[in-house]
Amino acid sequence: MTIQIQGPVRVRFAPSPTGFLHVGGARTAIYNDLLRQSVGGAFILRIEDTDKERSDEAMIRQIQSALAWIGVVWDEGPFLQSERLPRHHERAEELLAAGKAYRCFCTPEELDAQREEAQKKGLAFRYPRTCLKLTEEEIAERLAANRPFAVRFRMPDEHITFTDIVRGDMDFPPDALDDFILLRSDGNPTYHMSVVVDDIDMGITHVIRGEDHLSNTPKHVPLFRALGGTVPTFGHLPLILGPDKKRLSKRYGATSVEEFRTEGILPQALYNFMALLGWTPGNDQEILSRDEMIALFDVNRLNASAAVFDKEKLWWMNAQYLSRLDYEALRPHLEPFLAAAGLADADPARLAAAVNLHRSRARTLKELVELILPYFKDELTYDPEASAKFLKDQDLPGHLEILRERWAALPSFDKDALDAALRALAGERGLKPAVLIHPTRMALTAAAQGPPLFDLVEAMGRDASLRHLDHFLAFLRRGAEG
RNA sequence: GUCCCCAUCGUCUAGUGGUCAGGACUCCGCCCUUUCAAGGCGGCAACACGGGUUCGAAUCCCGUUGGGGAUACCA
Repeated sequence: MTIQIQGPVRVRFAPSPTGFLHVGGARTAIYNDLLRQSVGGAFILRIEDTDKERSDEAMIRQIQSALAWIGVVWDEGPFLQSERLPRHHERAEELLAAGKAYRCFCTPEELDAQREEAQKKGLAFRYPRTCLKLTEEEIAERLAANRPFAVRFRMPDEHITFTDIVRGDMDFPPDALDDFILLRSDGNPTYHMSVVVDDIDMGITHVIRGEDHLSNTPKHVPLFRALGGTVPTFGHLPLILGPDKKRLSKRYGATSVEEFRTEGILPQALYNFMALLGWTPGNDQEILSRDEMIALFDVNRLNASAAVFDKEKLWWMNAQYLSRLDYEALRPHLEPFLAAAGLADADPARLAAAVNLHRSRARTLKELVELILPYFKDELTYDPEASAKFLKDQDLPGHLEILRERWAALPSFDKDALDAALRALAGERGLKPAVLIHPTRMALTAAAQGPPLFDLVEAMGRDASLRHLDHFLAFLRRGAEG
């Protein structure tokens, strides 16, 4: 089965604002974005906030900001579903008037009892259409008595079939569906009523959503028809699983876009990673820009099986972006992390030098900022354990003292001059350069490993480098005394 | 319970009847190198199981098992 999608399409992403944007939702949004961008059309953002108790104004802004951050672009909206309630109600009344829906006076208690009964017998519960059998008089009677009622959709007695973009041909027999509720007894539309009405009114042509909606679809298809709408093409994406192969949950760490953002993941990396969790461009490319993905996107390559969210691979991918991005492109993403570390006013040139030297050594923006801290700190804290072998070397303070003086006297503090001076000193003293290089790195960064030393010293600059050397010398001498 | 969906290395995946089952992450070596990364090279590692169909099945069909979803006057 090969599906050919002709643009322009009208797709939508319709999250409910019950929390931060989940990575599963982000991925759904990304596929909608890719489809919209690749064939043309419009991406509509609709907030399904009809469940007022679970909706929150701040979350709506949060979701928009998360979407914008990962680079998903919407053309229309956000529309609030709650503002369209009168419309949903109106359309339900039409169905009622047309005999495509009917009033149901059964109480929730009665229904629960029946459901339990069916369960016991090992059968699927189907509403037995008790109220469909009511006569005009009986209905009038109940209405007059002010009995509360819900409005049920009258399911057609036929197989419901549709072709799912990711799963192929679907066929649901009539006895699998029942007359679901359109309007609650308080007059509010249910989710099913609202989505279908909105999708029709917004002219949605393709519905790409989570697999949890697959079994809702046979309800929606006849409802689209009853309302005189065109049935959109559906595509149901598998869920994202945690390492335990269960639905991704908090217990394995971050699950929301916002959390990855604060961890120091780049939006480009997250977009790229999520897009590849369930879709492949067909070649062996792993790192793709949004534009490349748009060019290569094909719904036929959407995977039908659930994928485990592999944090390790996301981290790897982020590291790729960290080292590949132009400094200018990287810089804005670094900003909040710099601010948090008190480096908002760091000298731009030194900052750029430090970042460029360390970016291939960090996996997240957070780690990267950690690595460049020594360039801007007055004093470092040396770990006696990590410096143990330097503390043992009795001659080292003497060597470093001379090195410090020679470096201080250098007319130009550049890597070649620094390199030459250190090697000359090592030669004079019959030492391998490494004997001086490693303690010096420790002195400047308080770390046992890092970038090539002379690049590091040049980037750090004369002031900070000499200052750190002085402090390290003091630390060594103190250690030797104690 | 019932209905639906899914099933290739530990993980993400390529593969649409004939491949040494390919790539990526992870892990392990080697190279590069003042160290650590990055990079390069190489290695370990998979078709869930059982029946068919076929000259030939990872690929098609049926079961089993496993996982997931849905079973609401939630969305």
